Amino acid sequence: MACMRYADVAVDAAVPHPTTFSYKIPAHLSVESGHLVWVPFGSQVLKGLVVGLSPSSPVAATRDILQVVEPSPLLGPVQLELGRWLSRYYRCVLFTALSLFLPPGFEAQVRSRLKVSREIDVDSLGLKPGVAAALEALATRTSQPEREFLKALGRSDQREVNRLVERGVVLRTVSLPTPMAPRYESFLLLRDASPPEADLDADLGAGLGGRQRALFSALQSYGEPYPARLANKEFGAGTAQALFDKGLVGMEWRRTGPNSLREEKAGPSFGTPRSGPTGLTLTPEQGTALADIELALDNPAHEPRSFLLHGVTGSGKTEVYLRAIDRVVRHGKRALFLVPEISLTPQTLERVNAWFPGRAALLHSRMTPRQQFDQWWNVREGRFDVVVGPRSALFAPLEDLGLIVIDEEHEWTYKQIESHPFYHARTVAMELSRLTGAGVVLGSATPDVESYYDASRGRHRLLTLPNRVGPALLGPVAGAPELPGPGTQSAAARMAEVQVVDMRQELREGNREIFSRELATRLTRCIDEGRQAILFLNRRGAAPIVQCRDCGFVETCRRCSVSLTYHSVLGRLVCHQCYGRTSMPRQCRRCSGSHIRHLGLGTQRVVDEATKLLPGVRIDRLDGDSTRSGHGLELAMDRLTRGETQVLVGTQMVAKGLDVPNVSLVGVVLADIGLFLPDFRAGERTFSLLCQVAGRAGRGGAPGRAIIQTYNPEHYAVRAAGAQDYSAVYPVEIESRRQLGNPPFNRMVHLVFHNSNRGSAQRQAAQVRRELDRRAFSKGLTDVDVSGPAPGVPERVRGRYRWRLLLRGQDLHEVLEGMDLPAGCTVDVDPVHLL
DNA sequence: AGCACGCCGACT
DNA sequence: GTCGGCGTGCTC
Repeated sequence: MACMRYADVAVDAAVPHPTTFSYKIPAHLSVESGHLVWVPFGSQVLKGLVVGLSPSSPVAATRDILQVVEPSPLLGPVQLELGRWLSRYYRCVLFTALSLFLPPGFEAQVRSRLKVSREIDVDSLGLKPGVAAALEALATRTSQPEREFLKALGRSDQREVNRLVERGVVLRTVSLPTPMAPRYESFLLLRDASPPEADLDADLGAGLGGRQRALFSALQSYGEPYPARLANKEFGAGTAQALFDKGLVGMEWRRTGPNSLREEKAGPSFGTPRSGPTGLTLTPEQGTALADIELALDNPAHEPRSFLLHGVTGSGKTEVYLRAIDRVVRHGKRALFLVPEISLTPQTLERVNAWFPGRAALLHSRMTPRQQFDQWWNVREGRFDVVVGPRSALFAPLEDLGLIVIDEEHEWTYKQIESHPFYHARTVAMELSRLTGAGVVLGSATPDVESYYDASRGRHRLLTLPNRVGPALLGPVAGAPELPGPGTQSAAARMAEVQVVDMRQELREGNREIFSRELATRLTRCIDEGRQAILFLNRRGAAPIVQCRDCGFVETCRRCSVSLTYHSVLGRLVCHQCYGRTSMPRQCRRCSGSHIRHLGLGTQRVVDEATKLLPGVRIDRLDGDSTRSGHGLELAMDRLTRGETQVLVGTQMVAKGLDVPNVSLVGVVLADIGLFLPDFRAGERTFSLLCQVAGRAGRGGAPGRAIIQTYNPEHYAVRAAGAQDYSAVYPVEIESRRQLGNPPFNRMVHLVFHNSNRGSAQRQAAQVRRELDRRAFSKGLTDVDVSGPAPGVPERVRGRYRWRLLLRGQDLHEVLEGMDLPAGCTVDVDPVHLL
């Protein structure tokens, strides 16, 4: 390798997405692919990831790599390959894609400090007053971080600072920060040569003090390396050292940090964890599903390597996952278990942990950076067989990957929407499977229509669990971390009864309240019986939809079948898919009624109405506003679990995590809000959400009831949800996708142009659109359809205007290839949210 | 992202 | 005449 004198480096800068830069490896550094390095880039010093080595450089002049950030390569060949794929597929800067794989704690930027170079006469330099003042302040101290000085300048004028540096008035010193380093701790361990406890007296007689004896027996019974810190605390300082000096025990330095999932949740504990495999008999369906998966796991050439496990709530999907993971682990491989949201899936975590005690690692964004960092290294050192986490767990440094499980695969949290790359965990998992040969199991009670379509086309093997299993197979009672006692009626043995209430009828019969008479009656009775209720309000993406209250009709786009939203600036209705506009109707197109209202309702309003209906009852509220800060979700869940809350009013979150046995009634205040989101996936989403919400009721022994209020009881998604029947929704949904040319029959790419200037954002979008049309035409791609530019909803977010383009077609990557987009343009490939 | 280069409006 | 606005293009 001596001839590899140049490194191909992906640099942490906003360069065109596939670009790498060639740097010379100085003789004193040892650099490999996957190393994180500091490199000079223009006038700055940036982080870069080495993606390849080469004996020569493609460019004449190269600069030297300055330093290796971490002595071992942080990325392996699979990661580099997957990162390259991510950058290509999601069109993001290569470094950004690769940085997904970096452990937390490596975000630090170069630190630069300034100081005044010599005795200076500030007044004589002819500076602007603000600069002069900042400089005076700088002169009074030894040095100051550049950022701070920049702030003191007022306008954050970097050029001003550089000018001062060039003139020699101030000196800049740059230091490369040391990244977070692993922490070590010493442990005591029994050695093979350590005598059995019984022989202690004989061997050493009086040589051993009482405290040393006690520590030694503690060690014997502990069974694994014992932290010396703990030994010294419990048995007195020096006890550990004394045992070591006598040669009775070994001592070893080990990296410390949060370890297994169990320790993470409960803190280190010395008890024996609850037993692993449940040893239960599978139902025939579970058995068949598992056998199919194992067939693929045992034979690397088996195709397809991915499975869609479609099983109703309580059909025992988790048991199948766990056994498949077990199989993989027995073959010496490792598994990833993805969950949509850690804090909403405590029961799943508990079961993984029970099966693989001490061998399952939890990756959680709520852990401190230090804990995340340590956990990353634990995983990398191969200390775990199973890694459980949200979508980002895909990037854990797991070797010998044999299986990826994606639980609740239809959940939209699997799509990253906050920052580039806007990846979907399912898509990435499939690519990772292609690279490593790992199997993939996607599981859901209400599969994503696109996954189901893929399965129907043979891309995944479809496995079905049509029946619920008996209580015994469900494992620990959800919501209660303890063991289910004998005879405990387990979670959701029975499905809740679902009832759809027609709100048009209520209106006709003179009830103008937000609660139907049925819901009001049931709610009162539920509380009287000492049970709890949840009122669910689907409010996500609250778009200004208008609906006829007489017949429930919502105006939709003729081209796209997407609900139209009211744009107050234009005073017209706009389609958010094709951006077509129509005037706001004065009367309903279907029934000629004139009760056309905005479709919208806040949780507070529901709380108020519930308070009126149930005076003196303790009502709690749980929505985005009340949980944005901190642990609001957990607190609200706790209050409900303890019975402090009698009625919980909430949005999305109440549909997912809550698992309280005493909740016997769930009311969906207005299903229409979700149904008519201006998104072609609205029907599918509402169905799956309503099914989940219904599943919240009656998880204890008592039969549960769910009441869905709607102005559109005949809508296919509502009817299917009422019957809890996926097969009633999929055919309708897929046919509509086919007719409208939506995914999975076409791909989509969403371009959003952000700019503080409204005109610029719009102009950029229009320019790019012209360029796209031109390219599609010249490449002969006749099926590419570009719509827009159209303003975002809302048009301005945090002072930045947003204008958008939506691309649809088969080969959108080809149209976009090699195109440079203006800065501030985000590219969302396979978008999940279109507002 | 930074930063330079470069080409047009309002100031000493 | 310059200072400085931000459009365009480059950074190994």
